[in-house]
Amino acid sequence: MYAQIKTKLAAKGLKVTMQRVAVYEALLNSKEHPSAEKIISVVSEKYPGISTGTIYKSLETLVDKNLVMKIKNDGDKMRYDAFIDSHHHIYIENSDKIIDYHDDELNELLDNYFAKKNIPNIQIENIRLEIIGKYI
Amino acid sequence: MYAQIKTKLAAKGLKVTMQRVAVYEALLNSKEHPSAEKIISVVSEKYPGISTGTIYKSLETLVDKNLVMKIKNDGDKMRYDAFIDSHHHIYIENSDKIIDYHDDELNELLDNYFAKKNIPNIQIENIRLEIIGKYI
DNA sequence: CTGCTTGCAAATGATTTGCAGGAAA
DNA sequence: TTTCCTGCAAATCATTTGCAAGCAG
Repeated sequence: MYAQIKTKLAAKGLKVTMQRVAVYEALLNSKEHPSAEKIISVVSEKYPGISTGTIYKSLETLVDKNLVMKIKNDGDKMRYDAFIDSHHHIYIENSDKIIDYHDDELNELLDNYFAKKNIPNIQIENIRLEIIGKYI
Repeated sequence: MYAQIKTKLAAKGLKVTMQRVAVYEALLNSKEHPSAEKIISVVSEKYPGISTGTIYKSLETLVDKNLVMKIKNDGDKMRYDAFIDSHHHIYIENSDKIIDYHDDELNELLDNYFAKKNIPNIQIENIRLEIIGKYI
C-alpha cells in the first residue's frame, strides 16, 4: 500500500511526506467519501499532531494532481473521493450518505445517446449522474 | 408576475412581503442560477437597504417550500434555481457558467433503463445529470 | 544544499443566528 | 391582535493564508 502511494505521489512530482501518505491512504481506505473533518480525525489517530491546515493543503494538492476528486453535497462541507474513474453517486435522502454507482452499460448508453444527439456549441467532457434515492 | 408570485407564496402559507417577492422575482428572471451574492446585488438595486440576512432567510424559506432549488458547484458558494421541474445542468469547464438542459427523450430513456435495472435496496426518487463540457 | 512542506495561528468569507421592532393576516 | 418577518450586527465554521522552521530530494 505504502509503496503504491509513494509511487503515485512521486509520479506527480510531489514530495513523499508522511502527511500526504496518511491523507491519501485514509481516502483510499474509505468508501464513504469523507469530509475534510473526517479525514482529519482518521489521520490524527495514526499521526497525532498533524495540523488541519496541512490536511487541507494535502487534499488540495491531491485534487490538483488528479489523484483525488472533490464532491459536493447540499451541505456546507466538501467531500473527497480517491476513486477517480468515471462513476456516479447515489445520494441517500435525509442522510449524508453518498454511495458509488458503477455501471458500464449505463455509461455506454449515455455515450451513444449523446453521440447522436449533440448539444449545440458544447463539447461534452464527462457525464455524472446524481441519483437521489432512499433505502427501501 | 407579481400576482403569480403572490399566489405561490400564499399557497405555501408564507406571508407575502416585498423582500420575498423581490428575491423570488429575481430568481424567476434569471437564467444564470445566481449565487446569493448576485441575488443580493440585483435585489438591492430595486429595493435599497434590504439586508443580506433577510435575503439568505428568504432563499432558505423558498428552498424549504420547494419553490426554489439549491445547486452546488465546485466553488464555495451555493447557487439557486427557481425552475424546479426535473432538468439537468451543464457545467462549463473553467468558468462559473451553469446551463440548463431539458431533454424529455433522455429522461424517458433513463426511466426505462432504471425501471429494468434496479439497484438493490434503493428506491430512486430523482436523477440529475451533471454534464461537464466546454464551448467548441 | 534549497526549494517544497509543515505547523501554527490568524484571517477570510459565505452563511447563520439572536433579538428587538415592524408588518402581514 | 398575534404571529411571522425583517434589519442589524455579532457569531459560526469550513477553509485559506502567511510565514518561520523542517525535511525530502
